[in-house]
Amino acid sequence: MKPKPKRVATKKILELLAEMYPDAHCELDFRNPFELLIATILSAQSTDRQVNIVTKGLFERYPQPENYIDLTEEELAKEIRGLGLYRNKSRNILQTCKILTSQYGGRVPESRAALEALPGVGRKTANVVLSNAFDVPALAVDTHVLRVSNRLALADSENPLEVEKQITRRVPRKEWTDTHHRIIWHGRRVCAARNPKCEVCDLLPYCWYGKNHMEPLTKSSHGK
DNA sequence: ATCCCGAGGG
DNA sequence: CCCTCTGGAT
Repeated sequence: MKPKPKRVATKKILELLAEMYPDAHCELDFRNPFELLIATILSAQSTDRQVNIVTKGLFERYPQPENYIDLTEEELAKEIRGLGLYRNKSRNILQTCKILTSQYGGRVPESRAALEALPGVGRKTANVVLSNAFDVPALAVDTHVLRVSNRLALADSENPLEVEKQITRRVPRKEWTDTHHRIIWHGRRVCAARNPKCEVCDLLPYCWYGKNHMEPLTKSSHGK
């Protein structure tokens, strides 16, 4: 027997998120689909802040896929050394740029299948590019969305694809992209992985995790 | 399941 | 010190 799904005030949570973060948007710096693709590949296990520092110089020197294909892995790695996983990312970006140049005329393809076939591009990165560069509704599930949606009980899974299905099932298609950004903003500003600021969170009355997280604190501070 | 992996924060 | 950051490939 599966446990009964928790009853969640989905609509209320989504309304509050929209009020709390009316200007939520992608915080990676980019000027075109190619730059967004590279920035998103670079963003794995790295802060957007650090990615923006690295891409500022990178895109100045190498604005197009054609500018990368003659670089060695070591040369590109040196450009992105300020980021974690830089060797994998260097190899993947070089391969991706070669494919973009040889198969797509230096353009970023707009189909999910073509994007996910690029080295270093999985479902999350494809969703980010589709939604932010091509206005295709998509809900990318990254570390923030995974954590926050589970805490709010908007989802109940540690599997990103499963979480994506659960959230998109609850949210109108036109709201997918904005919802993605609002959840990320909330994850960064309030619902942090380590020290979530439940005490100042407007979602606390509707948050499954927050209620169970705050209680031990209030008990111990009262309890002696 | 494991590897990759620097910078920033607590 | 340890944990986390818009993951993906093997």
